[in-house]
Amino acid sequence: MTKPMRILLVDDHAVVRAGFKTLLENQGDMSVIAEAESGEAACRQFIAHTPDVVIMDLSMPGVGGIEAIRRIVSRQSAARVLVFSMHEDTLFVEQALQAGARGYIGKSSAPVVLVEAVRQIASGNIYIDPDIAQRLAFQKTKGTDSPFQALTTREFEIVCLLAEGLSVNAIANRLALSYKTVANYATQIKSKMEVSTTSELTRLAIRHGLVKA
Amino acid sequence: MTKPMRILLVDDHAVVRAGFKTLLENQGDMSVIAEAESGEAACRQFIAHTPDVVIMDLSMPGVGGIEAIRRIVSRQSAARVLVFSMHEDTLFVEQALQAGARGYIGKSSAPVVLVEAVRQIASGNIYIDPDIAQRLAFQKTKGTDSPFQALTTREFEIVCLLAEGLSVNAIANRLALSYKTVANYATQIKSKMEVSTTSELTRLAIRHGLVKA
DNA sequence: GTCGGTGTTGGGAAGTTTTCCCGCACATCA
DNA sequence: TGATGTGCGGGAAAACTTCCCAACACCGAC
Repeated sequence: MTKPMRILLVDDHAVVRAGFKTLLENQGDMSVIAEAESGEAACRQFIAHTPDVVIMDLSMPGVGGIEAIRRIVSRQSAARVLVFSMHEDTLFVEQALQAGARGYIGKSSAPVVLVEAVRQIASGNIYIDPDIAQRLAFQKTKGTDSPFQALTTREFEIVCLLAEGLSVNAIANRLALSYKTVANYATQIKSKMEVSTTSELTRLAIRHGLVKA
Repeated sequence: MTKPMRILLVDDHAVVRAGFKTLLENQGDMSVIAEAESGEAACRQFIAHTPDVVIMDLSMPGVGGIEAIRRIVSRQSAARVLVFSMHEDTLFVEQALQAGARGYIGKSSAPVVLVEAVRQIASGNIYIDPDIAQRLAFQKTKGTDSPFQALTTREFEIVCLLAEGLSVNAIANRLALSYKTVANYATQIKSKMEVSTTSELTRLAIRHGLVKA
């Protein structure tokens, strides 16, 4: 028997970590050698142990998972990070991959997919949940960092005000535009951002720092 | 050896379910006899198996966890439901307990707490994560001022979905309510929260931890 | 037991917003 | 000198919001 894969498990969920650990170690050739429950701790543990694979949750307190990946990869560009995330939003997938993750699986992935992903990534490959990869490829026309970069100046201005909670009418008033114009912009923005409600747009804007919550 | 506890596991995360199942069955006296990944499925499985304990995630697609608890408890008031939730916000705890849950543990609970909680609830007790219970008690004494506390159960449920970015129509569909009902709730909620746009409502919900950005 | 309060569910009607499609102006750029 | 992108907004239909009302269930109070 070859020596087992050495895994660093990062998730702020203590119970989830315990479950994963049991699941992985039942495979026989995988060993969780360290755990962390924050991005900062993940970096420290990575440096201390240089694991074969890092399994990382994205949504964590403090510096999030994305930033943790970025730090780890910048220190050791060969690092193999597999993201296991609650959100299957392609925005997160893009961000994670751009930060240097080698794999991404989501909440609805089958358990066997986790194990498979770990194996693939351990052997140097990239593994993205097939469903997610498909959606990503489908709505991938051109790679921009922030989806808001695709907006024109006026659109950007309006999306900020919308996300601040202003009504279309209030915006029209403030910008001295016809409400029709603003309404049309709002529609166009949602279309570009691939969301259907103002609420989604607001959350997107908050995630990208256009406005604060 | 007495016969093992029969557990129904409800979570939309296939991987998390697998981890929990392994963890629980390693205890020796616990057996996961059924799983479900939606509120509707949870109800069906409950009726089919009448498990000793239900372990339920709150945030699920379809009719959410709260509604699932309500349905299960209304059918079988002795049902023993343990909530395992991502949100540790006391608002969710209150809502879950009000819906009929017998226990609540959160994301940062120690693994041993899950097992302990299952045991306590199986023997008819109520178990709330000590940390959470303490915060809950503390908040109770000094009367908190979260504006969302003024909402009824249904209103709370709907405001969460609205803030998640669902349209009124999608919510009506998910909760099997008339479009009109949800629209009326939405209006009433905005009035109670003293906001005029869905965007403001979303930000308020994010600030208070009902949903994440 | 009856009463009133509250929560849940939804219809009707009127008003507002959103969406889709279109046109015009104006600048830039090839 | 057109082609293109951006800003602006009208028209009409669809969708949504709002306000007002009503029915029903449930629960605690008298």
